[in-house]
Amino acid sequence: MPKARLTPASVTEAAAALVDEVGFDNLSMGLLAERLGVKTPSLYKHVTSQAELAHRIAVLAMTEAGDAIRDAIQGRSGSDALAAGAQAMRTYVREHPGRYAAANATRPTGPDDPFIPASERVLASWAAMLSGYDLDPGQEIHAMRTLRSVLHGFATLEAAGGFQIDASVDESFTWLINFIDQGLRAGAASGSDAAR
Amino acid sequence: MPKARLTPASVTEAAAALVDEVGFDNLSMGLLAERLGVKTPSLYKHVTSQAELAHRIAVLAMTEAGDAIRDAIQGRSGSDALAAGAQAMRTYVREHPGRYAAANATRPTGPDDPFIPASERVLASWAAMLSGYDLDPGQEIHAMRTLRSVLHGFATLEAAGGFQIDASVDESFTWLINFIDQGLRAGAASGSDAAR
DNA sequence: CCACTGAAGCTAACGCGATTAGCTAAAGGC
DNA sequence: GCCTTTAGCTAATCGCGTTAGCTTCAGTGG
Repeated sequence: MPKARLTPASVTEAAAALVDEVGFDNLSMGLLAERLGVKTPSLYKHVTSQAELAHRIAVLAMTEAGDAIRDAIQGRSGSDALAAGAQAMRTYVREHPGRYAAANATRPTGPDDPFIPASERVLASWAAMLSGYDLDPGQEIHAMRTLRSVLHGFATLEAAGGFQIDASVDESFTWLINFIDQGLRAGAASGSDAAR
Repeated sequence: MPKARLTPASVTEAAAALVDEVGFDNLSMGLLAERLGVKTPSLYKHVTSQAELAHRIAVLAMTEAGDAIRDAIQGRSGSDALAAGAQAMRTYVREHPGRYAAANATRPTGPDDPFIPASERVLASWAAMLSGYDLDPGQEIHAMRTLRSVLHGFATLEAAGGFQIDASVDESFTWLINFIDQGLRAGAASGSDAAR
């Protein structure tokens, strides 16, 4: 008696919600099926495997995160853009830890994997944001990687409960943003000794 | 016909080596048993479960990383200590990606988990290193978290193949270290506007 | 030197979660 | 109002972690 009316998209969305609740490595086809009011094998009518499902979640996550960051940066520049973009990313990871974990666990499956453009949109936002600090062109890639490293590192450490005293984590994050901002402005254009 | 002469320690060591080769999520009891020339169930004479094995790998990793960082910092201070410590950590992760992944996947199992002191030793090294920059006491925790975030973020992104152009990753890392060093020295003592 | 105990391996078997095969019936097009 | 398509179901397979119970070697005390 078909009534659930599932689609690949709805299954993916439900899986993403589930994964945010129970954690990425606790995702199971049985649990997801239960949530959807369906028996486990029925899911295979919409998804070819659990691995593919995880990959779909990853693409969804990267797309959503990209949108959030882009929206946050909209209309801002320099320090404001950095602060807004970084906060947007951190917020996304806090609200969707499972999706973010899925995104980190995935590797592009091929040259036409939609995960690739989704990732590139995120990078493009960071690049746009960095353009607000007129850095020496040769340093842009390093600044980009440094930025990605701190944000990714902070978000994952926080998600993993790596910071003991919860109280001041917000404060640490704004400190971190400010630290990066100062560094980027100090190293701007001049190609100062930051390129030792 | 007992001849393999395994011990919990030797099994853990072999598992750590295996995990560095095949990746943390590809660890399986069967694969490990094969490497040790033993049948799968025999491993349970030395290890209670795969989860416990993973946890042992994590403790080993944290201990080894802690030693490497401590040794690198030995006898250095300020910028030199930062550069040496950071490089030691990055090198450890590059050489032992599976162990590092195990360490990240683990949570302390209780108050007397040896993982806790092992982690603390790492933090203590970072703290010692940071003491070389006389920061305002109130900022130390933020600086520590920022430092952990960049290093962890860079290492995991690199391990995950997150940086496209391999060529300049070394350069990016030294740039990153220098960036942090500059920021720490700029924000030292004064409690400058880095604490806005 | 020999019987004895205990640990280390082994084979057989279970359980759970992912996946596949094949059946059934509702839904939408003609 | 038929007919094809397809979502969902039940039954069964497979792989892998884990448990049970047997067997044999290693070392010890007599």
